[in-house]
Amino acid sequence: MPTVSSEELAAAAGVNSAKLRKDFSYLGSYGTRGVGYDVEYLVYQISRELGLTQDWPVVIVGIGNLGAALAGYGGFASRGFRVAGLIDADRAMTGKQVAGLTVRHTDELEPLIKESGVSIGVIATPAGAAQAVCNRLVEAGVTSILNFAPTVLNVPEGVDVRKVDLSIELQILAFHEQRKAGEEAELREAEAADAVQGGKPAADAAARPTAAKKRTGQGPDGDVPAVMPA
Amino acid sequence: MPTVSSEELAAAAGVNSAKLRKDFSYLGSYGTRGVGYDVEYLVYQISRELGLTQDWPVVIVGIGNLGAALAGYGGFASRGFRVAGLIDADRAMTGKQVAGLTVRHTDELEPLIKESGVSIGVIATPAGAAQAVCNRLVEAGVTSILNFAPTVLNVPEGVDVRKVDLSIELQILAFHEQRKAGEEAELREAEAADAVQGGKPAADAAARPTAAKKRTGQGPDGDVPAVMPA
DNA sequence: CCATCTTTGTGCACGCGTTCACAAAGGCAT
DNA sequence: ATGCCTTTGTGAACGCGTGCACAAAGATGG
Repeated sequence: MPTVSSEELAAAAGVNSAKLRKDFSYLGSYGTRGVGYDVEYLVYQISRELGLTQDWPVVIVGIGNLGAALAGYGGFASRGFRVAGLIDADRAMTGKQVAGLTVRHTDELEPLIKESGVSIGVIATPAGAAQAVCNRLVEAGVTSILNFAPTVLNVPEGVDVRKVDLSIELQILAFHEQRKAGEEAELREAEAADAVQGGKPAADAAARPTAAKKRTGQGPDGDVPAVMPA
Repeated sequence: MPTVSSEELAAAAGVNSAKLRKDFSYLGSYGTRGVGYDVEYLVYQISRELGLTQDWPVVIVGIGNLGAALAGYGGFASRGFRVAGLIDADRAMTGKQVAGLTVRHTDELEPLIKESGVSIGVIATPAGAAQAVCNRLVEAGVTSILNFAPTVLNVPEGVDVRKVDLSIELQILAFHEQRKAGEEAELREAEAADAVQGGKPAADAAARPTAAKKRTGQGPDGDVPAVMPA
């Protein structure tokens, strides 16, 4: 398949084709009218725009379970990331092999960063150590930090930080789970009510999943969550 | 501090106070005019709405580095998540202690889910095993899945899946990093150009970080990324 | 008990992103 | 070469979320 139309791509991605074309137009990927986009050229353009064609040396600090998992994560290499070094404060870890690399002691952090030209650092330390590590990374010239420690990091202007909280995703699932349970309960309620007053039960109840509930002052406790844009 | 105003909270969170009030109004948390919101009551209401007051038993499948890291993650307990069990397909892992729990074999997946009333499953297996695990989880009654494996999972209607790709966050950092580098280069370019034609250099150049570049047909390759809403 | 002050809750307007719809453009068959 | 068909690129309209601004409500002090 040498070319694709925006329509095909949009269908595959589950988005609107116009939006897709407009997005492509931002990066100037000229398609051919009447034909579509040249797949190979398109892939290359997007890869370049996203920085996938560049080599990004990365340093991972804190080689516990999470650090080790990250070091061995397959998805990095294919996206242009190269683990330039693993750093841990624990002397017992130093020298060990993890994912084919030797763990080095914190003392070697700065030289490692400078030698390898690292501009992205990953923090997988306990919360207590994160800020100190962060400071050292920034001081050594790192300008982007991916933080897995459950702390908010303070950084100077010009440094990007992204925080990954593994429990937030679970949180979101739980929220929807609760919502599901709540709606079912509400639906049963509504059915019961409809049955009493002889309304059309199932179809009607299913048709208004978020409608009900208008802030009845009573029952502030055990009731179902109010309607809220998720 | 028994109460807070929306203004204080908004400042702390770095958002607009009106938006914050409007958001609160969705869940019906009535504040008191002239005073603010009762902190304790507010915390309780938000916790309840988010499902933090409920107990969410969770099963983790695939106890490699990542699975182990998740099992030991401190942030779970405080948010109402309880690791009900650890499952691994490798007989060599079975019976081992990880984060205070005994790893159980895949055979025990279904009984575990049913006994503990698990409705949320976490997949931390290699990509190849993920879909099979997913199917078994769904079959056993799990309705929410957090997927760390680098695969897209197919699930029936009514089951929520969230995919966590650890490299995507790095990707985003790299993208901005590239952008930074590009802008600096562009800025230097602009300064040079201004110097030649005697314009006011620094202030002007800094004032239009995204303005330049208007799709000059030439130089499709080595040039700086086009302007694009991040 | 009334006046004043603070802070909430919300109608309204603005702005941005998405979607629609269509003219322009290129391919392809006749 | 000409006309038709397909698909792009984009101007315009729509919808939604955010921010502004103010009236209503409660507290507080005289």
